[in-house]
Amino acid sequence: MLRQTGPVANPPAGGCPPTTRRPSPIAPVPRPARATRRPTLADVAAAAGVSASTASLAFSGAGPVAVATRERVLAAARGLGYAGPDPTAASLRRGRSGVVGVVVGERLRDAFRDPYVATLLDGVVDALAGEGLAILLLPMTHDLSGAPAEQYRTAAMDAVVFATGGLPDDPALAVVRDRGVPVVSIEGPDVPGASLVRVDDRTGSREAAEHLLALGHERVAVVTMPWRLDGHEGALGSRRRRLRGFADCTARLAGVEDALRPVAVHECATNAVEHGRRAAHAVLADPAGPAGRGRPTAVVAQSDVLAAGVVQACGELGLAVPGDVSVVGFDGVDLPWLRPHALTTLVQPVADKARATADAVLGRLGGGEPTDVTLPVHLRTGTTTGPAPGR
Amino acid sequence: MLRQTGPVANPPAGGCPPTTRRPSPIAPVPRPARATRRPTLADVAAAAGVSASTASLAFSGAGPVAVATRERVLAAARGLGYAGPDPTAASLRRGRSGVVGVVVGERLRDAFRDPYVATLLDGVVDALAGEGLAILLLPMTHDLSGAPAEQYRTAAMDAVVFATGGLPDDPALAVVRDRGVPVVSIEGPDVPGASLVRVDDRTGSREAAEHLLALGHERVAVVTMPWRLDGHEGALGSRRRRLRGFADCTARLAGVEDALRPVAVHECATNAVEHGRRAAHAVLADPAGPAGRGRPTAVVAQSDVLAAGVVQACGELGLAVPGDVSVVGFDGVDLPWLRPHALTTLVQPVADKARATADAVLGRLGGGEPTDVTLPVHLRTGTTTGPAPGR
DNA sequence: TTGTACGCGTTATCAC
DNA sequence: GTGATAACGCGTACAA
Repeated sequence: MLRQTGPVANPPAGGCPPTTRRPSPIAPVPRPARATRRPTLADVAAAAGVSASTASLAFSGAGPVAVATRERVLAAARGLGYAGPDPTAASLRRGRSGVVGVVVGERLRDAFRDPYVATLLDGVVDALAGEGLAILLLPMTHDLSGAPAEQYRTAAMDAVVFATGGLPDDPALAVVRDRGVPVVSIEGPDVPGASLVRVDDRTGSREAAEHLLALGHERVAVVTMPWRLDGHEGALGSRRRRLRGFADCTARLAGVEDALRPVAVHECATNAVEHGRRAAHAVLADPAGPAGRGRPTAVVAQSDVLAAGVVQACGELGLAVPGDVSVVGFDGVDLPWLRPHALTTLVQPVADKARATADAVLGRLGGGEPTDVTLPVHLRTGTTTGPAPGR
Repeated sequence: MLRQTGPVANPPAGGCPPTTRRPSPIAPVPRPARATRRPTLADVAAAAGVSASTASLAFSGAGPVAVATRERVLAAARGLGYAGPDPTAASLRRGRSGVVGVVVGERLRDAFRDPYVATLLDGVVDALAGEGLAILLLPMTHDLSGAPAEQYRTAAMDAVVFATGGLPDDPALAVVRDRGVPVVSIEGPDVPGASLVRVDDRTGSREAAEHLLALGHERVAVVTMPWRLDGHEGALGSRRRRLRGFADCTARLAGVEDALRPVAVHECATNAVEHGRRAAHAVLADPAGPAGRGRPTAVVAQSDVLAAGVVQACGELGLAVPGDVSVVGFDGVDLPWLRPHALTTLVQPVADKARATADAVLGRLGGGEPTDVTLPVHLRTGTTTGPAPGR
């Protein structure tokens, strides 16, 4: 691969694929000859015949400058090809980078494909961008020795947001906290000193379970999001449940169990349609049911994405939804391709969640104490739940 | 919304929602009392009884340091709660921020939901992270006066990648180039001085069209991705085509027209399933066809996401795929929920594209000239294309 | 192997 | 409204 097939406009010499050994990209940049170095604010000031401080004010607008002076400075800048103050130097001086790190699930590929994540991230980015803050994307990682983890240590960040949950024992979290960087987490990790934004997962899930009970369902299976980040897939046993899981996953399961006793709890390795589908096959394929006490008549999935996979699997298994199996999701995202089905689901206020996250970040940046916000969810009844068979 | 409903572990005072007026988050951080300020490398050096330069070497490993000395330094650091060199100061000194800006389509929400984009981004992030480079997410924007656009001017970046295409006349592009920041673009903008990574859109699309011709199709409609970023939707007329469009969009259309003359060219406002669906309704609903010369028997969509929407619409219109209408996509992403259909599509080597992008970035960072790479695509025949009706 | 000296480019503070 | 000065915290020639 990487064949050059098309027209090559620029000198391809040394292009991709790269030569054997290249210097590290963050190696120091060679000191350029005096003649070619980029102009600095001091150069501009000199050219405009003002002091560096005045030139600085002309750009930042942080103090009074005569209009004529400012014009002169800007003109000088244009003349020298000066594109504005150096961000790094400004950051050093101000003590702020203007950057917020956002941690998202290990494989971006999977994380982004969840409309909930995409929408949430969109909202967070939007809100923070509106405040002049840029977003640094931090892939979640176990392995603190790898190069990617280096960023947790060495990237300039004013705050870090754990956007898709995190475990209290995440080593990356420790690194960030040791640096003294404020942490805001969405649905976890719930640790002292971190601001927390979440929805009422437990109550919502209980309502979903009660909805099914009211419809006469007695055999309910739960399909969960990943409990931890280790790729485990299959029945979620008590041994594993004793390990601390992701907060949302844990709370949603607890909510269901507040109302009923599931006949099966199946964990997915990833929050993806395909895994929901596989989970449903595991739980619904056998007419005798996973526990030998009959096939579940309802499935509570911990996300809409997983629920969609369950609905799809039902089609493949020849099970009618909701005639044979009722399906409930969580998130309330739009899944246009699920038509004509409309998922019964717990709608979270994603936009509010994003806004609350941005506010939490701004609060910490402003010197405020960590905050803790819980937003409500509500059950939206769609077409995927109905009376239990035979009722 | 934003009601505090759950338990509030931390002092909620002044939390979210925020009080009326907060200071800008990138305002200078108040000078802390001498006693509480975070320790610096100099402090650590003093505590360890070595010079600052030695302490620096102990952390960076950029020079020889006696093991015992290093231990002493690290111990002193631990004792002082020093978490490592300040990233901003290090960046200033090195002249490199270790950050690469990545520009993605205007609404992240939509962009991320395209599996092609998610996979591409995943690959780019992965490859760059492996080189110690972090990713700054830059939402594409028209409006250079808004706060989000400020980032193009003021964020510290060693390079910028336009990941989802860009227009040569994008003002944000101009800002970045004026700063002297190297640009790498994927499928455009194709401008002098920028490295370009793309696939052979035109040839691929021609092959798709030829595939349909070979199957006997005579009335072929094209459903395009957005031509420009202005939310336009509907027939892509010649007036609009005279405006410069996104490179991939333009090339894919040209490729089809190299082989045949479409009976309709319908532009979508966004590269989303829902818009593909709407486009298909517009083009296929009328049995007389959009041009009055009969309903198209095939649709070439410029992305798999759009193609999926077309397939869905066919179901809604009671048209069999491929019995009544054949559908071709572009990208070769997996769309598990499209089962039992398997899209006929042009498969792009997304992973190679990501790798090539990372290489292009590294090349520029290493002082290399801009490069230009074109990767091949290949037609993968699925179950959504078949002989034209009546053949 | 370690220390000295300097500069990276900017901005806050204060005096004028 | 403008200018001088002093950091911001660190990396790196170079000398010792």
